Amino acid sequence: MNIYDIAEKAEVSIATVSRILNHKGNVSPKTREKVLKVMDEMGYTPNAFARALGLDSIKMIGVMCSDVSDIYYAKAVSIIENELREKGYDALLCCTGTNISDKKKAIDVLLSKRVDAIILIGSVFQESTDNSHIKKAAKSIPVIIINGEFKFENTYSIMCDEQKAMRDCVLALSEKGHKDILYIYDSDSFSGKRKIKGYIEGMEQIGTDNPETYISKCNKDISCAGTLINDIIKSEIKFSAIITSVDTLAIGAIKALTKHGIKVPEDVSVVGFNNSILADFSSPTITSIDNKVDILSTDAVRTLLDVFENKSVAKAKTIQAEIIYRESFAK
Amino acid sequence: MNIYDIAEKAEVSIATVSRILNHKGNVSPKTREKVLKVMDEMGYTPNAFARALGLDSIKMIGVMCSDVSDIYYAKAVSIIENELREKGYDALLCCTGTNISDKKKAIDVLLSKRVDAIILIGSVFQESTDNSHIKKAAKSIPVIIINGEFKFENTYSIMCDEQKAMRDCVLALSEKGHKDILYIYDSDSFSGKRKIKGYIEGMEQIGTDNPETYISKCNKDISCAGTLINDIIKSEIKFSAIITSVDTLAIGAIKALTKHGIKVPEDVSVVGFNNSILADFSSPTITSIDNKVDILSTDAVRTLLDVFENKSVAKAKTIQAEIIYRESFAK
DNA sequence: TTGAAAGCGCTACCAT
DNA sequence: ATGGTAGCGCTTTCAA
Repeated sequence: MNIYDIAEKAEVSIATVSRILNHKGNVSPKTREKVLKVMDEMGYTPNAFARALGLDSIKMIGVMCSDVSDIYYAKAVSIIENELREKGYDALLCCTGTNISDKKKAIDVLLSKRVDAIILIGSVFQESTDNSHIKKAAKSIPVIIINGEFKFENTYSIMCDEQKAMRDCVLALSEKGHKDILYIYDSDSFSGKRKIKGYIEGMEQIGTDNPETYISKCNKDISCAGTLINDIIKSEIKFSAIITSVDTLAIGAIKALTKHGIKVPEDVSVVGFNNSILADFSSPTITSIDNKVDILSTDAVRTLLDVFENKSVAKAKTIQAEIIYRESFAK
Repeated sequence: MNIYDIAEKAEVSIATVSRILNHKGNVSPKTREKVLKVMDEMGYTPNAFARALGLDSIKMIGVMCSDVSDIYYAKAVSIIENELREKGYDALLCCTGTNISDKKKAIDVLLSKRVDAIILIGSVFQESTDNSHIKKAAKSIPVIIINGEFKFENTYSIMCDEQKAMRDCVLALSEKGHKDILYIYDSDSFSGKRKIKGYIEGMEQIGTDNPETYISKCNKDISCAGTLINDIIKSEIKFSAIITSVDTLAIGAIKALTKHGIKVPEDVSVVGFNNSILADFSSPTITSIDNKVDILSTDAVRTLLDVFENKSVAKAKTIQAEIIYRESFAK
């Protein structure tokens, strides 16, 4: 069923039907009523892509993340989707994984679907070498990245200063007398590297000689943090605090420590990252660095809308993180 | 830039360009090369909705859930999105909340965007009274619901027998000597009601007189389960086991019990629901009823594709849950 | 206030 | 193997 069917039934032209559909003026109340009634009776729904073909906008934003089943990305997607919907936009979701060819493919799909913009969630979308696909996309539509930064025309970034956050965290631990602070991390992404950098800065600031020796890598798997901690304990490396790059690792670490009879926070303090719901679910609850996904996400959408309205918009924006204190490391 | 620009530059007709785009035969290797080169040089991306206008399919599926930030829905969305992408479909995500008018609005949006089908995740989309919007949608496209069931033409359902799962769980606890089994739940949705039904059946089967008195309602908030447990302990109601309708409640319950010096599982056994990652994160780890979102989600997509291909498809399908044993209730 | 018709980019059918 | 063209459903401009 289309606009022609409605026009015929209502005995008007398609132009009139279109006017009514788009709430334009110049239609008498009588005909409006008549047409609306027919639409209702026939259960008519306008065809968005026929419309989009002429208008070249379908009110749809491509939202990319590596994996929505990850609690952190899920939160970002949720906020972005809600914010967009409120403004009359839909979210076309692309979960790409971390493989670059899949990411490029996803960009092409979004481009062919003629989305009005693309929001990239997470620094995994900042490639260290080839960002040509981003540049290509930005030629036709604005591209916004959360926790990354592109130097292209028509790209925008909104990030959290995780480097400073990490440094501050080390200092906060140091103030409470901690010197031997382990860092366990899971990813070498753009964001991952900045966290490490902040950690090293902090450790150097408190006078540690070889901060690198305190760093270990893990995958996000909870058991991995456990085995890692086991190894460290066996190796008799001294430590009184642990920082992790995500809350899940903190949970794994705490579990392992507890099994060895090491008490958190009495014997060892633990600080996680992301301030996810997991921090509250753990026993003890986890002190965690909040990198403010909610603000980042909300702001990304807001920035986008400003770009649509041709308002002047900062190309890059940085906000501050905050340590949320819980049981695993008291203030 | 469009197919005409490409045709002009490559000095062929648009028909030829279209053929190449769609991998149809009858194009000489030479011209194909030539045209592909032009496309590449100009960074051409075909316009999906112009194409959709003729084909009446934009290879896009509406995926609805009440809230992707919920770990359970996030997992379902993740699986569905991946499965769809693999088959060349995109997912248009709608997080509607539980308000019926918002759900109806979302359906209208999806309909106007002419998605090829709609997948509803969760029994929150099964209204107890008015499902007219579902019926309307199913008139033009297939509608699939996970954990619900509609009786309309062109609707399909795939669900987990949570009622039986709950009954079996009560019986399993009973076999280990538990008689006083509390049930704490969070939602009166279609699925929520079936869980309660199963619980009551189980309790009656093991000879409990007034199973209803063992049931308490909570919101999903972790602290709610805590205060509830506190109240129950104060009231001196006797119990040796707790079943909860979601894992989060189980975590809340365990925390509260632990604070009162009640040990899990030595003093009280606890069983959660969903078998989410939270079950592993908790201390002790939580025995949980796995209602197989992964299978449900995968199957939903598979069903859809079968419908698209006009294969004969079961209108309703039920799969069995499974109790995954962990520390909070040993086998 | 209303209607007629062009044009949006593409596919598919019919010719050549 | 290639080209011409109608038609998909809608918006918008121009006329009436």
